[in-house]
Amino acid sequence: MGRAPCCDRTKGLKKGPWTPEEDKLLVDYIQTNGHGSWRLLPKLAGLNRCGKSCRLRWTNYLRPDIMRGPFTPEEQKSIVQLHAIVGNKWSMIAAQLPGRTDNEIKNYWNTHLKKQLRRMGLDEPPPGPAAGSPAARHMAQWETARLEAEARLSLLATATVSSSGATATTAAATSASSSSSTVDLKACCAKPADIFLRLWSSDIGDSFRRNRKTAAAVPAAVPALLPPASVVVKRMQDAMMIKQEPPQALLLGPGPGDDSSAASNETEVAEALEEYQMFLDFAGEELGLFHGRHGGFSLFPPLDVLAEASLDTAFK
DNA sequence: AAAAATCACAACCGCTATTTC
DNA sequence: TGAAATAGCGGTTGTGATTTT
Repeated sequence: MGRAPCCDRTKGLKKGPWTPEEDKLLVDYIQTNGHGSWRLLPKLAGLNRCGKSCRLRWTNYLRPDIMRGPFTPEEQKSIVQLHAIVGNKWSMIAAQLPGRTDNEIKNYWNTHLKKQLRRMGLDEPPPGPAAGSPAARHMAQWETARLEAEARLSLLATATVSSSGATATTAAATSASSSSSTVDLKACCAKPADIFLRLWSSDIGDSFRRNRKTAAAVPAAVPALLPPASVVVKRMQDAMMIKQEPPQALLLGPGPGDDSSAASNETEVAEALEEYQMFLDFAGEELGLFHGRHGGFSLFPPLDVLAEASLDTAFK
């Protein structure tokens, strides 16, 4: 057998806008007793409302940590970026904007941002426009927003494992939601590498490789033949997961105990790491990414961390 | 000045996953 | 173990405010 019904629809419970008196009853009761069971709350608080209605009123409007007022440009940008990758997952977006509710963000999107983007021709990523066309620029803007949003989400995800020694993180960790404890570690750690691979495969990656071959500033020690992106990506993944789950093997380089080719592989690792850092610097300048309001963080692991992890794994 | 149109947002509806009995 | 309640979520609606005609 189940439980008794939450709301008895035959009792003529009140619907519609809440009065200030009702709000006060609800706030006073919750501040004194907590909400406990939403089913019982209306009766205990003296409200002629359904428990669900009380819960929604509290979570969407009366909660003390809700920040009312107009959305800041930063918040608007965040919403657009996050929506570009998660779609109408308002609760996920709200989790990145402290003090804002999913309902508020949803309303703001539907009444403001969607229209703004539509006016700009950005309501949907344009399909396959010609290079250099306005549509192509729009597409690039979308891709840039998407990458930055993915970076933020990845940062939050990796923040959940930082206490175990994985990737260092920043103030973004403070906004990680309580539900993050259920995040899959492998998925979290793989994400920055995925973004790296996409960057590497994008126009920015092409531009980087072109410039690398011609720029006078390129150190002579860097090989003309770049290491495959997969190598760098794999080393990133390994470096970030090393303390959670020691990698079984690297794609390149010897296994533990294989000393015969250690020196040459050490050189390869060093070259890959150097390439990695140069590319991140290049992409960061191109996109102006990864240095947002979270405070100058870098999504990707610092070179020394990466090097230590890769070399430790390969040669110890 | 009044009616119509539009905007903004709180609240409700209905669905789903989870929890409880 | 299954039925039903609960909580959370996204979509939609209702309504008051504002702007336009």
